[in-house]
Amino acid sequence: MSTLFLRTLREDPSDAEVASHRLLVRGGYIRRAAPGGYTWLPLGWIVYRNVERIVREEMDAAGFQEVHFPALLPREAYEATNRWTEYGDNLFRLQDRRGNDFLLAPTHEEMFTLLVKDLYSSYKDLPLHIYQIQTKYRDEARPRAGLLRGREFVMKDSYSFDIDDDGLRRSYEQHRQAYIKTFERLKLPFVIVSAVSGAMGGSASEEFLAPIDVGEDTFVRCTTCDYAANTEAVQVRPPAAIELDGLMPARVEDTPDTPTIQTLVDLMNGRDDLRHPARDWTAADTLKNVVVKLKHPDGTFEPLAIGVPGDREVDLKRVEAQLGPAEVVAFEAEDFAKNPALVKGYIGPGALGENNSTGIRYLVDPRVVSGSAWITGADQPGRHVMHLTMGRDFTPDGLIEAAEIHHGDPCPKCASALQIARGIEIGHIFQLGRRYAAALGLTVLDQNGKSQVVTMGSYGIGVSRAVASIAETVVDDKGLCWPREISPADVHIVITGKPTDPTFAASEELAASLEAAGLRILLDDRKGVSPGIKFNDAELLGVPTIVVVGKGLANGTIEVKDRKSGDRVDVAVDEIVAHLVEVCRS
RNA sequence: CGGGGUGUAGCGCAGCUUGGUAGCGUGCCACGUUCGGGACGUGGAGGUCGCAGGUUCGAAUCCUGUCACCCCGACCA
Repeated sequence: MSTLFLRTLREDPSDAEVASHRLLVRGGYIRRAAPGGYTWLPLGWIVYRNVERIVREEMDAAGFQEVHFPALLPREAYEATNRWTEYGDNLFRLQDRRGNDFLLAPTHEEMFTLLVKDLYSSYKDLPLHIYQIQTKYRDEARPRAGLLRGREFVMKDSYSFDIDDDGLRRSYEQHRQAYIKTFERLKLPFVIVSAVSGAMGGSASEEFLAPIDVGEDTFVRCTTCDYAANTEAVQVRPPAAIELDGLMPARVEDTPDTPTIQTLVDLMNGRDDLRHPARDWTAADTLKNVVVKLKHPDGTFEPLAIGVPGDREVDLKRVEAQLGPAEVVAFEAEDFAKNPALVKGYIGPGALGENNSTGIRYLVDPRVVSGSAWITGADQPGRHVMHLTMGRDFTPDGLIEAAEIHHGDPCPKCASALQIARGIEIGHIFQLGRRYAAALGLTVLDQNGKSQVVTMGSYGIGVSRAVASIAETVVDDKGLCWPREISPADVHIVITGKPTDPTFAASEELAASLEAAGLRILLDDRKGVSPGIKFNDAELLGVPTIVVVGKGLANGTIEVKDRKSGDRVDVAVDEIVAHLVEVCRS
């Protein structure tokens, strides 16, 4: 370490909030170089390459073949799939000296598809699995949390090519298994959740989430069965439809000063003419209607109304996940001004839907089933309508999973309670289907000599993000604690005593012997650095085994300390090499 | 996109209200002492005060713009 390009920091960097970011910077693993861009320092680069190596080995072991594309790509290919537009502001665009458009690739579906089209034309060549480990660029609105969300990051992306749907399912399953092995080897805890496909398109997709609170994804897990899903992808269980015969007729009531659900419920429970015959009204008896605007990739706006039970908020991420690539933006005062039929605070189904006065598309939560009756806005200030019944008094234009998911909501599969947690997306696997192959004309001849569009899968692992995710899972109050296969070294040797003490010579000899035995050594041979600093740095850096050569040497012993447990043992000098080899192997 | 906060030496910060030779701690360099849990003494190096304009005899400080970072919010009927 006396010559290692490393400087640890005594204090936390002020711009780092999350543990991995703080400790990777403090430990001299990374330095911020640009908004959302980080430089890897020697120890960090060793860690990074260890993670990359594991990913590569697992991909190779699964029989996938590695290729490598440029990150700088011409606009053309992305035009064919419309992603030049759909990717929106997140795409880094640039021009060459002649004014031709280029982009820094956020992912490489198009290029892989074109490459296969270039070389293959027969079903006999399929299935094919190819991958690359590449730097990706996404112009994130808000890079954050160090390596967890950068604008430049490394992703392993694979693509599978099959002649038919069964083949795609097999390829998908192969990747899924390879990912399970990869994350197990990386010692990253993960949950596989159902997901939505977003800008990537395609049908089935699952995410690998590391369950960590600083993660940006929210997912649900069933407390009883194996159901798990990103909240964006949860499909609620709708109640059974109710017979329309004999239901109360709708009636409009004056409900002055009830701009919110709570004031409305309170007013109705407090008035004899409005009270529920058997119980109190609750927010869940109301239907609230939220108006938003969809911003389409071509820049046009479309108003959209969403109806959800009044005890739930609209979860914009869920809405966006289903309506992508359109973005959801706020419906503003000027939009209300343009639509006088929308009475803020008292919007009801009467004004909504394509057959009604505003013509605004109206989608409702699946809980709004035929025959369900609601208290909702009457489209006049200070008035609400009760017993407004779905399928009799109003008909929306469709359903949407828009309501936020609550802790304890019923599992769609088994109806037990769901629990909500946060996670970091470390992998995502998609059955893309034929979207890209069709757009780019990737076809092969089948057994009958007929041209068939190839079906594809795409599969990603965030390699640089995995480094940060692993760091997140191994921190304690002293610093990091790497899994051995990822650690920058197997053994961190701390020398105490004066530079002239025998501890120095003995340590160098020990380091040489251990290296000869195949172990990776980090030797803290800094002179004139006090022992306290060396101990603290060793704990900060997080090499799994710390060896202290010091006082004990006079009695023929060397201390071996396990970074994670803190357990220490004194080992005789003549047994130390064998002991450490044993420790590092197990 | 909106609101708030911050930007001064590698790192953590003060100075700004009330304009007048840029400071503290830590880290770094030299020498000496110390040497198992962030030692001590003496002497030193290191900063276009985020950037660009403006006001002024004079700007880290006042004004305008801009960039970056951190936090919160984004529809609440």
